Amino acid sequence: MGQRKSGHVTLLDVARACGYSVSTVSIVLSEAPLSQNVAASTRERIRKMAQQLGYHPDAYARSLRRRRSQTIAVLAYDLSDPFCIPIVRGIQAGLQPANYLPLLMDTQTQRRLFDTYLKMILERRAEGVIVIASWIFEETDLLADIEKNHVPIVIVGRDLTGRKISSLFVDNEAGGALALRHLSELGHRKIAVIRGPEELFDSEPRWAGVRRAAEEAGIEIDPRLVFQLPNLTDPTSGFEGGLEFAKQILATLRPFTAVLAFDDLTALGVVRGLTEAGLRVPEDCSVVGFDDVLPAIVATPGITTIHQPLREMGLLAAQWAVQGIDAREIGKRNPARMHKALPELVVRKSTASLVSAKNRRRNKEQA
Amino acid sequence: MGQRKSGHVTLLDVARACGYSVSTVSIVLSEAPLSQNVAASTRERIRKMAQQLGYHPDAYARSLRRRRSQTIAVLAYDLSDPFCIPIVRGIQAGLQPANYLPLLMDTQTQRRLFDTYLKMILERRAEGVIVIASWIFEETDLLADIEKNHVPIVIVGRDLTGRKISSLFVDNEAGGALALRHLSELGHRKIAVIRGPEELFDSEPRWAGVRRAAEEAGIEIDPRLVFQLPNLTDPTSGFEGGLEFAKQILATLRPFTAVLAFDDLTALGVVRGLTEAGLRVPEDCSVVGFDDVLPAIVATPGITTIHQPLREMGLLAAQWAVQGIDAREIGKRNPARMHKALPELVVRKSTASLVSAKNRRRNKEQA
DNA sequence: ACGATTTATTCAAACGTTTGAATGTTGGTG
DNA sequence: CACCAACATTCAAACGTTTGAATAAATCGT
Repeated sequence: MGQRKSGHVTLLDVARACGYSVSTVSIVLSEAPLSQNVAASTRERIRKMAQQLGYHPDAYARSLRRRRSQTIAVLAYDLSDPFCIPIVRGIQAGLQPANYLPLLMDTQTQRRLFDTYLKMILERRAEGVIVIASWIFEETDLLADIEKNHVPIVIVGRDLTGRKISSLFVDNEAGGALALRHLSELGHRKIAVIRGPEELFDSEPRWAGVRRAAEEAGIEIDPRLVFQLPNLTDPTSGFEGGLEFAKQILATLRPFTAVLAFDDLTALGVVRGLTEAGLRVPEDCSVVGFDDVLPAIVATPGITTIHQPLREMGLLAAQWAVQGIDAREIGKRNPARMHKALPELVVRKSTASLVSAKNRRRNKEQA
Repeated sequence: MGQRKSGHVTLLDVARACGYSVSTVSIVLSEAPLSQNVAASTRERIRKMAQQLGYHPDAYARSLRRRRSQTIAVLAYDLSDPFCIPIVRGIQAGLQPANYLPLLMDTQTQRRLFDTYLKMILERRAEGVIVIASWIFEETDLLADIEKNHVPIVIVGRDLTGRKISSLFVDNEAGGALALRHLSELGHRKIAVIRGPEELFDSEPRWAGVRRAAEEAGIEIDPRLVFQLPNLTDPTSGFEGGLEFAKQILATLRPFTAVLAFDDLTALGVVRGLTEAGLRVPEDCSVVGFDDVLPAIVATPGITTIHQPLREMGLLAAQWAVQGIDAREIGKRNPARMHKALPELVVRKSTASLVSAKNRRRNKEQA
């Protein structure tokens, strides 16, 4: 007895053990509306027996019959990027109360894996898909297959409302402006800027924000102090890029008192490069990042940066996905939505006022 | 036509569309052994039609019938701990070729979530479970339910071979010894040690290794220089702990030239604390960490640390899990295995030779 | 020309649930 | 006492696959 061939206890096992039919047992254990009509004593007995036998409903059988998988796929471009984690956390928080299981998939920025997972999403009948964006999606409309099945899609980190996909992303323009304004308020005027890789959608608006704020502050950005990050392969390549930048710009002997880096990892690379050249942050040069990820927080000096409300974005994304499913369920149209999140300046120790910086001599010697 | 009620194309749709029976279509598309007997022209036709209709086999129906979910649950104690990521990556790499889908679950160090996920593992009929350990498992044998169903379990980060569970973990004793030996070889003798939280299994052996190496090197560890990290709640609490430590020990005015921290985040906290007190790392004080996580790599100075081969451990864990499933399939016993991974010293810039340290005066002034 | 083998395809049952409809009990009402 | 409702439980079909067994047709050896 006990152990059936499948190795799992089924409704039939429970039914036999307590002398009721499979139907009754199912009705009781799944708390179907009909269970109101089942005698309290019966319910009790069935529940106890199920517990005792260690019954757990088979999600596959259930999903097959109910035609609901209670699953939402979360497609992250790279889990090793600390950027992804708070978003994932937010998504989890949003899915939990609605009782959906997040099917967390890490494409590792590999196109091959992306395709594999896309297939799995279809096969596993995910009811919704949340995509944490990356350049992988640039060229392609890989998601078309999924849309065809009327599965709601939400993308975070990029604006795809143009393609009628609900999108959440930070206001990069505002963020870039915040960063520059902070530096200008500290008195910096010779500001070097590291622009993001071309394939990243954040790069352009961020740069636009920087330019706008510079203009507003009456600061002219010397094009010879503007660098461009190469297309990145993994999250740490931002660090390499920042390091490389520092070496190159110091070699030109061109004077500057602050660096506005594309993201936190880049900023950390810059700090490393400057430090190795004997400069101090922030005394000799201020550095500001973007994103507010863990490494920027625990580094010394802590990196002044532009915080993105990632967790909140993830939470909202999850809620949208659930609402999208609900809407479809009752046959309602669910138009693409958009949320542009407000970035916030977080001041730490990697930036300092130009006038109060104790030692500007060093920088001058270099220049 | 086309769109059936479930909203997904089924075998029946394909069968009707090309005039064969469901069986034939199934045999062809699932590449069953019988498909050899199917005329090449038929195969061709069916495949084309399936492609055209956008058919994707329903994983639920398939799993139900085959009694295989092709799924392995990965239970991580906290995805926001950079420690977890390389392990997860390794697991993914190990599962990919065997064609299992990792069901990635993040308990966020919450007991409640842990229970929820455990239930889901059972319901979703995961064929194996890989646990990335934490103190959550301390008290309990929550996994008993899973073992009861003869689902192979592998745990990484802790030795549970005593409970007949396959385990992979780093040789903490050796790692602790490596760290201390490094410092002693640099000439340090007054070494402060930050021990891990009591609830963490790594803490004790690591400390034992430190003591052994100290003895071998003829160094006496001043008990007044030994601190104990409180039980942590989230990954960043290590950082707070290190910071707190630095403040406290500097207040005692007791002299020391190096700090051996429990892990990298703690080390980063120490660096912050020392720096804020006006000390320089490594000139005034060396700091060594443990784990070799991203923040330690990109900080400046880079943290000298003990590297754990996390990716390799994850890979092996995945392979063990798959082998465990295979063994069960053919009715073979699968005894618990154990792998103690070798840690490696990674020298960066947070440690320096005592004699070459340019400026010991500062430290003396403090002491 | 006939049974035996090979080749090509289909039948039908099963996997473990859920659920609309049906059945069998009560007890109460006209 | 026949009829109806409310209550308690069960039947049986369905969800979309897979697969051992069955069927049908063609090929072959004798």
